[in-house]
Amino acid sequence: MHEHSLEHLVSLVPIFAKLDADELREVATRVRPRVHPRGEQLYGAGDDNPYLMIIHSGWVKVSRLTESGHEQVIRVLGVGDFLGEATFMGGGTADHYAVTLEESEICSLHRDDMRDYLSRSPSVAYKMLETLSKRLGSTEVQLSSVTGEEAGHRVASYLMRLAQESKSNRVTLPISKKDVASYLGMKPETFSRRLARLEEADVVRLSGNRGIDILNPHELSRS
Amino acid sequence: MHEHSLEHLVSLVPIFAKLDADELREVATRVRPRVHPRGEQLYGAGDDNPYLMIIHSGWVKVSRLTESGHEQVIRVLGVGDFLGEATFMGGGTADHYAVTLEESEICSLHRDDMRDYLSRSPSVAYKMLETLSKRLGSTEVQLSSVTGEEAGHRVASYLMRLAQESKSNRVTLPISKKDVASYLGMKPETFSRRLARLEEADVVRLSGNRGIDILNPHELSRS
DNA sequence: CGCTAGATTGAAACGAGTCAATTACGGTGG
DNA sequence: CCACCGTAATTGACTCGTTTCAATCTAGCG
Repeated sequence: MHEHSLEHLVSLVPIFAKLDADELREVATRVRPRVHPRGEQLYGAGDDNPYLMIIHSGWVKVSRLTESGHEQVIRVLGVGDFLGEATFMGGGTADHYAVTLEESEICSLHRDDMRDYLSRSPSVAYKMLETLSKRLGSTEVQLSSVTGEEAGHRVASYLMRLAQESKSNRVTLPISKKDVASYLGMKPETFSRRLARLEEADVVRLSGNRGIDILNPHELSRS
Repeated sequence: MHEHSLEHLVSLVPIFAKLDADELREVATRVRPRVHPRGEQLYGAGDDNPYLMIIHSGWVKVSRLTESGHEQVIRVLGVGDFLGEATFMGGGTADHYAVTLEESEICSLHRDDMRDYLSRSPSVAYKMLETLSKRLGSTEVQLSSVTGEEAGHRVASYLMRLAQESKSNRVTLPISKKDVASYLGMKPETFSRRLARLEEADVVRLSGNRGIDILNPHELSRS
């Protein structure tokens, strides 16, 4: 790994996007890139993970265990996203799990270094604020959706969001149906039944385990 | 309102706590303090609220309307908390409602000024990051609790949290039971029934509309 | 002191969860 | 490259908790 390519990688990370050349170079020297195999747990509840992790490729699933022991998927992070910020912002140990969904290249930055950049470079802090604010907003939407809408509606909204993001009527679930179900706050059986009902009504067609064709977007939006 | 008292007020706000005397003075000149009567809507969904609002006294309820039109209480903010950050971090208009629960003194700071402090004073950005990170964490806990635990358990957890915060077995609901129910992701009827069941089992005693005595904390924690 | 929104209680309906039994993938190793 | 294995997905029947609807009752603010 050469300095140059590392700097380039760092410059692609949203929270470091506004740094000047000198700053980029410095961040690059502190960063430890690593390739993690599919299914590796980056950290878990109770761990004292001292790193801010930045995803350069791949996907990471963030989940949490409820008191009664059920897994709740919180979000899926992709290229450019970071994780692990809670541990050094709030102190203490992690209260959630982070697992790679496929082979992923991830850069780790020690919390001491990160604190340093945060106090010296306002743009980094500002970008992080933007991201956390956005995450908070979407988690709040998620919360009110889970309590206020019934399962069928949550499934429909989710599919429409996927379609919008991919700008296509053919969508691919980013995670297993079991995990999507958890993310949407329902059991896998319920998710499966809702999809089956939509397919029965010719609103969607399931292709393979992850693919879904949206045949009738208008009807889907009325669910 | 004299400069001095305003500066003092500002120095009490967590996110400005680390500013030096000069900076405090400057923030104080930009801040507009105002007393809001009980029940006033500070802003609502669709509003372009250009201010970061900081609570000096009183309580503010933050809620959201689900697509199907039900109110979902997101959180209650008290002295030292701020609100309105989403509008200038993410841009666009608010997607939630903020209403005072009682007469409250609130300082407003224009988003342009706030951006200015954020880019010049890393400690302010850092404090905000800490707060947002904490909020995100508790919203995530809330989310997994709503999907993973049954209503009785959520009620018990909530009462124990209140007791812990007040360091006492006599707690007072910060909001109406209807709003607590919404916050806990259930209907008012369900909340009422769960409380009645706890009272029936001599675990708590209800006194008035807002007061609850916890008679048997141990049994409560086993719910 | 009266009005109105909030709170309580009952009965009934329904949606989602649970349990259980197959079936279908997908990743691994031969 | 294919067969195998384990996990994920599907489907059915049943249970149960929460919601819904409705009828009071109550407390607090004006």
